[in-house]
Amino acid sequence: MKIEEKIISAVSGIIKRLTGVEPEAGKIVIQKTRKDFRGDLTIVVFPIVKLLKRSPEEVAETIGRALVEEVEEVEEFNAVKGFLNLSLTERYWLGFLEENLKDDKFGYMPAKPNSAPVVVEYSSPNTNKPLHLGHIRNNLLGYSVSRLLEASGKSVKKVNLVNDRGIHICKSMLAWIKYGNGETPESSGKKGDKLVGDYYVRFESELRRQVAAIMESEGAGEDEARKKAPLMLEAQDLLRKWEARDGEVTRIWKMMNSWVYEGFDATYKRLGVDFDKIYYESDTYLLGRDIVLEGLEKRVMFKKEDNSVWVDLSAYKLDDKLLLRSDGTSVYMTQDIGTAQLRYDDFEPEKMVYVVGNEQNHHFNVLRRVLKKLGKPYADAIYHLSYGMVELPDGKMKSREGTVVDADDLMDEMVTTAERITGELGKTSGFDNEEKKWLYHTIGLGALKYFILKVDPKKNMLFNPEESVDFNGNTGPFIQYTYARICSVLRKAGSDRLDNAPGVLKDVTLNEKEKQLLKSLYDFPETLREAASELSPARIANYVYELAREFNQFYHDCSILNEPDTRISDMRLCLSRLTAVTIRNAMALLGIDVPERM
RNA sequence: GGUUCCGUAGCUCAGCUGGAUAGAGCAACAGCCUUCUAAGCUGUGGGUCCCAGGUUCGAAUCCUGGCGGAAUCACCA
Repeated sequence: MKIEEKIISAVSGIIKRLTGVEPEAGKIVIQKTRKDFRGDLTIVVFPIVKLLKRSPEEVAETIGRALVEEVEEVEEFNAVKGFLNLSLTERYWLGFLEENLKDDKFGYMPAKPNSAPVVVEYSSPNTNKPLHLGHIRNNLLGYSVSRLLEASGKSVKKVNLVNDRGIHICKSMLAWIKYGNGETPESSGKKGDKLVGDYYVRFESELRRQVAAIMESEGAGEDEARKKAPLMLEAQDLLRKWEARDGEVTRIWKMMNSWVYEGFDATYKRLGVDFDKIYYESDTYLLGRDIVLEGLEKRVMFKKEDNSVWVDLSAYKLDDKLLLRSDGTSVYMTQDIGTAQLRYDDFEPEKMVYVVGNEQNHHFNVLRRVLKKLGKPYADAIYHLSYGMVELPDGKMKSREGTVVDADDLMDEMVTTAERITGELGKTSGFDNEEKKWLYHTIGLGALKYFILKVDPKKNMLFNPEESVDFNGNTGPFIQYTYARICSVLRKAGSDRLDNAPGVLKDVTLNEKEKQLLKSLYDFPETLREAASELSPARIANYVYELAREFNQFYHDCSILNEPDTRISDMRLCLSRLTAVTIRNAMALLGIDVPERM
């Protein structure tokens, strides 16, 4: 039993003894003692003052005295106003340190066997454009949330849903056919996703030219001109051919998609994310259509005169939603219905997490309602992890204005910055080229990941390029640096000494800094539990930053290896070691590596 | 207009299911390397927690109403 629970139940017993009534659950509030007061845990007595019919001071005094008597871990208490501060024994704290010292997975819960998995969908790119900063937030969140769930004992399936069909794909195909002269990634040396993206841009610019010409010559409006533009008509024609499985069109589609996937894979690999299964919209939209038609038969959906199929959501104060166009083709929602079904069939998950931007809140509301109306058992298992947009100092990213921050370019810049700063500090003597390369990558990506993940997912965030390459203060490299520092000390101590060090923990005392650090370490498992239940990597990021700060203060104030009293020195080694493990484990939850030297 | 989310120091962000005097980083200024990695540590200044009511012993946190910002309400995805 955790000490907090033990104390709560003891307090509950004390109150029952005094009043004859057991206090209701939740009445007894226990929390960490604020740093400026003496003590480790604090019981807020206000909620129970009424039960005892005495002043807060008297209640605190009475309960405090009884707790010292009854709970062996409680050593002493002090009461300030309505707050009962309890100090736990040194033995308790040192016991905690000793128990967890050998645990490489400190903080992680063991996997629960045979439990239904959680499916986490993230990334979900379109195959006509390279990945950008917005995708980076998505990928980092999805990956980290998966790690978080795994570390809390769940089995997790990471899935990616690739949007590989539709008119936008046809646009880049068409441009390539018309203007490409057979260009390939090999012939041009371009990354596959970039090459295809270039043709999408080319399509748009050619189209704009045609639209302008039509508006000029016919005096048409822009919308009308777009519909009439030959390129647009050709693209639609291509889409029809694709849906009819035209041989040549399918061949080009497959070829261009394979280029894109090669490019994406390179980006994913560098970003350090991966998937257990990849779904393709081209495989799921037909299933979605079948489900909708089935719903039509069951009269859950209805058909309009023009043959389009809709669902009535007025009961939920939502507008009617189109599910099949009048020509029988599918829309995004239809496809997502199919994907949800497929995913359920594949994994029978307890929960399906969708990491998708908050611009699609409405979409997921509707999806859940539609599935519910269809009587799908997994409707309530759907959870939309809705995250905010990434904005730049001068506003939003707009592809038209060329303000989109490309994922590959951004990673390049972070790594280059890491190399520059590392070079300035001159700490890589003895590193070979391979090690240097790994270090720059680790620091650069660490900075980027931490910068993005430390912000509460649901909030919009500002990506300031200048701040993102600052490696001081509340940053990934600061935490990595703290880890490297500890490793340096542990290396100097040597493994023999580390193995024997825990032997002293029975008879040493802790100073304030040591105890503060130990208490921070104690918080990790609980923080992880909360972060997992809230699906919030930010909780971990903020925790590990706090821990690193705590360690640096300790490191500054307390000499570890130069401490003359070897028992104290050994105890500090133990503290340092558990801190290193905790930093490493916490950072791993964010998908961030930690270097042993930097 | 309807719905949802956000509003905390000059800037970027924390603040856990309501709890003690609201915290970090950046930026500014002042200190600390002959001693375990100074990507560090310490100090100073900086706040009507958007506003107004309400609930409560207690509200940045919960409720209501404003104000400001964002997203969304497509036979786009």
